[in-house]
Amino acid sequence: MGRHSCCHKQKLRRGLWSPEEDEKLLDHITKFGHGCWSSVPKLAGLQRCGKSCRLRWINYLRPDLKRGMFSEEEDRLIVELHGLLGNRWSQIASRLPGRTDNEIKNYWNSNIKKKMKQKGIDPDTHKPLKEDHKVTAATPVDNSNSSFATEQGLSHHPLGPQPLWFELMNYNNNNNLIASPVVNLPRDEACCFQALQCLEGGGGGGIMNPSNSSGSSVNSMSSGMELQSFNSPLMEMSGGMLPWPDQLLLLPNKGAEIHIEGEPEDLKWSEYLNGTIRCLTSSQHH
DNA sequence: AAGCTGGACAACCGCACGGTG
DNA sequence: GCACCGTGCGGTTGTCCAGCT
Repeated sequence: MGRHSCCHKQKLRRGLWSPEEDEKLLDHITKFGHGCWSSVPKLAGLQRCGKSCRLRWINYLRPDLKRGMFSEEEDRLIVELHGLLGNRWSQIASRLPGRTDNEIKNYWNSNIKKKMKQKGIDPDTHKPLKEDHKVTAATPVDNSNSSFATEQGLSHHPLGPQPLWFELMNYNNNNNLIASPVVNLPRDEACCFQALQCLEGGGGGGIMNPSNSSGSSVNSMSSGMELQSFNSPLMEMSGGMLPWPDQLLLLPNKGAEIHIEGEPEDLKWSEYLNGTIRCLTSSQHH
């Protein structure tokens, strides 16, 4: 395929946008909306292609954009979501209000990738890089600022390397879980609450109804973990009233630790969750 | 001061996909 | 079914700028 048709035409400006062009585009979209992007340049009096206008609006002019540095929380979320979704930047961006896919992609390539490599983690696979990057169990571990699955965590686990979510978890020196990956939850309320109770260390609680328009909700937990639940078709179908999501992301509050205890025979995770999530029992834990 | 380098960010390009006639 | 068009996505390239030599 050749160039996009809208870029074929001559006399179209390219490169960086001037403040005057920004003003024209902003003014036009504020007044009339963007409608059909291919007609925007003409209507707004711009010598640009529609595609360029769309990109400029989405990545720079949109009023709901959050500018500036990424917070630690956003940092952590990007890593967790990338572990789950890969390079699906638009999907990752949809979980971070005010951030664009382009922004996250750039941040990933210029910043997070580097950080992960320094930690000995392959940013593509989220797994340890090489043998010589391993840190032995005897090495003191500082997880105070960690958002990545670590070789320390794996070597600490008494059962050795574990599949699926075990591999992505963070543990400190005492084998206490400090972060988890996104966890797929069952489409059944009772099972969902059992899952939550397990993840909370046997305590009560649950997932709150969605608290914002993006379809995600956050529930601070007594354990020091924060639950972030994601859109589910069920929620969307019910207008956001159903209390359980498809996926659950456990994020540790700053400096918090969590113990997970419970008896697998009561919960039968493999039956509920097709092996996607496993219960860390007291015996495995110590 | 001039040139070089690397990081951060903006913008472009090619492609895939869905809608429409 | 096919061609065309518009849109969105992800990879890549371009641009700017600060820091260094």
